[in-house]
Amino acid sequence: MNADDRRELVADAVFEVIQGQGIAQASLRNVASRAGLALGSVRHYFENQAELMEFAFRVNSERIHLRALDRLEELEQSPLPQDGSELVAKCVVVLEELLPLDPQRSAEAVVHMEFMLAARTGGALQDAAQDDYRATGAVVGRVVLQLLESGLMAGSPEPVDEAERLIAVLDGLSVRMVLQPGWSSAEQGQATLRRHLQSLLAP
Amino acid sequence: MNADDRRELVADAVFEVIQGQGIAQASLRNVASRAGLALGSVRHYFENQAELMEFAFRVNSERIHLRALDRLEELEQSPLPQDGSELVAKCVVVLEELLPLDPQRSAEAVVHMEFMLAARTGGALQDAAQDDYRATGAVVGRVVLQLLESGLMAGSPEPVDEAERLIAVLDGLSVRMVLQPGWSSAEQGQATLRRHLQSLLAP
DNA sequence: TCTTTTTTAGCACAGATGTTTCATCATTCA
DNA sequence: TGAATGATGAAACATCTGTGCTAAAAAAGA
Repeated sequence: MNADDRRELVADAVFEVIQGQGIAQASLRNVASRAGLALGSVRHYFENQAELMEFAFRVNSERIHLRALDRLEELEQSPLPQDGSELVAKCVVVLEELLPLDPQRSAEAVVHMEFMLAARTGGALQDAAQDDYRATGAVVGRVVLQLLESGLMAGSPEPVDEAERLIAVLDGLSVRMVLQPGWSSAEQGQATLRRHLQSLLAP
Repeated sequence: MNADDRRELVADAVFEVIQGQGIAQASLRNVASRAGLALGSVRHYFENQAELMEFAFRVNSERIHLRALDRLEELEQSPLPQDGSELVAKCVVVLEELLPLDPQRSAEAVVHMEFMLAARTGGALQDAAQDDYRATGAVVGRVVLQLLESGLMAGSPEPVDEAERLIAVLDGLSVRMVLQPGWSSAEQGQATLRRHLQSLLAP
């Protein structure tokens, strides 16, 4: 087995520990135990804990954004529908990759939030957080651009401002769906996102 | 000095440690040191760390929501403006209490996020998180109700759905303003909130 | 086969944490 | 004044953490 694959395997163990017990419990010993490895083995692939955490952070971010980028290219390379509802539906497909709509994406969202919060005070994680922000901004920005180019967008809104608001909606929905799944179901989240996009289009 | 005041003083030390070093560093010793007390003193007011954390969580939540509720009652007891912009301005005054627009509210928002995330896996904090959700929902719900009663609200939206979307906007803005203050300034956050409320009203 | 490199495993140390226990000082009240 | 209660301080314990170090085991290459 490749060494890089081994590192991703350890990162997966990090995700499982974080999802189940929070990032505070993601110690080298707990991660190693979860991965079925010895402490020495994990330390053989990662110089120290900071390196492991930053690596896991970047792996998680990339998984989310690569999936969204795939959907985005499908959107950009297909003809823009002139019907509002169809356009919304196509944009929703992209943005839904950023929402915790199933167990897998929910786990990713939890890990993402824990890392983002940890990056606020944790030095090495801050660079990774910056990259994550840029990636999210790029995806959402390009979706807004598609809406704009369709000519269906309402009024004369500043695209940057609408992207900002859309990112806020996405982040807020993620937070609520992750922290209060009982109050904010997947269906509710989807519906709210769709309604928001619909409200951006002219009546 | 009263015993309850002493407990709030310790809670303030908890907030300072969380804001500066994250909740992971909010140990009894760090908190005691920050409060200028001995470890034994802190333990004299709180049976164990879990009790201290839950107490601090509730104090933080109440400070935020009590402030917002004060503004809310001012709104509800004043005549509803028939002008859209004035109505938006009055609602913004209430909801801005939930956004990290100055250092004090920013600190509260950081602490709030850290506790909410910790409550996901931490048993004793979950009840406090539930109460926090209810309180936020009540404030936002009553603001939406005011918008509805003004008769200026656009279309025939389900109030509950719009409240859900508004909460998402507020949560998302808080997250971004706290974690990336360089990219999301206080002015931007205010503007985004105002723009969102404006979009809820008929054209 | 022997040799080299990779991987796994284990021990030990220093530091931090929650908690228990006990002792000292201060304040209040009778 | 004396006693009782509140508050503070410190020592010790068991546990967990990251990390340094060493050595065995396994795999790969010559």
